[in-house]
Amino acid sequence: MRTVDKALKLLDWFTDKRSEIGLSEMARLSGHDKATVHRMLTTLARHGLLEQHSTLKTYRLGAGILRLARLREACFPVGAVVNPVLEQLAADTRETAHASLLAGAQLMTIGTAEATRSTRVSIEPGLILPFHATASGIAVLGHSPDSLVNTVLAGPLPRFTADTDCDIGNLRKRIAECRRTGIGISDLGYESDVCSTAAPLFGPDGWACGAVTVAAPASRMNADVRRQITAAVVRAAFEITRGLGGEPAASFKSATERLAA
Amino acid sequence: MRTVDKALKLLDWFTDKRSEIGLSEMARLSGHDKATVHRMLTTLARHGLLEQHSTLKTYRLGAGILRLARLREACFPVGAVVNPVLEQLAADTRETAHASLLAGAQLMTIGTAEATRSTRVSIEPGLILPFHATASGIAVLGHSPDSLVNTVLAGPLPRFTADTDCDIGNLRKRIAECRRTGIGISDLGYESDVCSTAAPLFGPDGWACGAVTVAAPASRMNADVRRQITAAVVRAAFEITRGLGGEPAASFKSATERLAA
DNA sequence: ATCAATGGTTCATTATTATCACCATCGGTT
DNA sequence: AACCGATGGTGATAATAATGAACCATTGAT
Repeated sequence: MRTVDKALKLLDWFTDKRSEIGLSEMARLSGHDKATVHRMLTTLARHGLLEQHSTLKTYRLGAGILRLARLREACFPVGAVVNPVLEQLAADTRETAHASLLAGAQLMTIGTAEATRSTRVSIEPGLILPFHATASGIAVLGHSPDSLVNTVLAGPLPRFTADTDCDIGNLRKRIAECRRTGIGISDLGYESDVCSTAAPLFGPDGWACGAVTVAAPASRMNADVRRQITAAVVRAAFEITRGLGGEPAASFKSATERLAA
Repeated sequence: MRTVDKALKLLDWFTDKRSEIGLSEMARLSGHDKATVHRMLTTLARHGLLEQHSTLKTYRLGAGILRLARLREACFPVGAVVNPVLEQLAADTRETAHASLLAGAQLMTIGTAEATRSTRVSIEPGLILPFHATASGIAVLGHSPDSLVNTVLAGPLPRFTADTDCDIGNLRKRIAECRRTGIGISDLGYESDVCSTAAPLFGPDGWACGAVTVAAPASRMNADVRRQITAAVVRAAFEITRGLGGEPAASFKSATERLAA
């Protein structure tokens, strides 16, 4: 299904910064021929995943996506579960909280609650999180089957900041550490001023299906704050996992026993 | 792009009633070979549009859809515009209100606000509305280019109730009528107990990009109620169109001048 | 134990898709 | 005004990808 792959990859070129893309631009971005891209774009538009601006002729994400999202939310209301907890978490920690779910082998941000303070971490909407460079990613990998860990570590591990950990050996150690402590930590690894603390969300099978994370400016982070945030994040993770009908792994339960109290 | 088409059509088999679909069932529904369907399902899952239940092996709509929806909402916040107006509309009319957007040549429900009364019309989440049988569809066609009208009338016009209007000549008359009055009406045409009143939403190009509709139980409908609902729906349509940065067609403005007051 | 489901995989056959060249249009420059 | 370099879009052929019958492994009911 390589053509479907190629077509769906086009969707990932849309970001909040680049929300409208023309035919030629998309051909350049994706590296495919203009004619090929045109066929793929019109096909995606026919199904409502994209729509074309009637005058500019540019393409953007379409209304069909909203339909599918509403349908999914009606069947599996994760937003209804996640968002209130995130709001509470952000209020408790006074820092920005976000949640992400595992989709395929990608970690997708599906909820955010920004802190109300004047300086705070801001999350780009719809961001796909790199496993190796984020607390969320480590938290998920620490509670995922080896197959996923190996898949991720076999892939590219791009550098985002001077502190990004791109070494496979190091990453394996940090994932093992996460298995022991339950939580995932990434300081300055994705954005140079951000310290993040994450706890895994679990599906019914006891494997991680996502993570909930608090991201704080590095200037405010210290051991005391870390402890408070960790406890709050763990509580939030248990609450969301319960709300989604998931089953926390035994190792996570025991590792965080004293924290969640 | 027939393969992409086929793959994306699989998404439309998911409804709130049938939210999890197995491989064989999907092969039966779609009429394709099991091997083909398997390849398409795994491809869709790889991109997060679907996800597979780890034990049941069934497929459901995936978290990637939520990501895309959040991204679209961040760039073009239609939900933020539509939902408050729908809530107000439902409160004003004491009946269920819903909004839909044109995506490709399909009309997709992207917002609902149910009435609070004990008997009320309930809207199936993520429903794709048939143009010929719904007030929303007529309202959109009445303010769309002939090309769309012809496309729709050339397609299948399935019967939903005894009162469904499936005659092309009749439908053309009703579309012309809608062009004159501005609003779309469909009584008992889609569900046998529901009377709907719709007004078009406009894009920046002056063509309809969707509709806002109030659906009431037939038992409560009469000329007086129709007048009140019509006025409220027209007001709501103007408000949403303005909020989306659209430009109402001159014909719609003049036709509804006295109503919107 | 058997039967009929299920999910999943393989490989030769077959149909689709990619590419290049091309056209029409737009906006700014010379 | 002619020109240039963009843009979006299209058609025919060469190259590639998708299809589907037969296959296996499991599961659950009879």
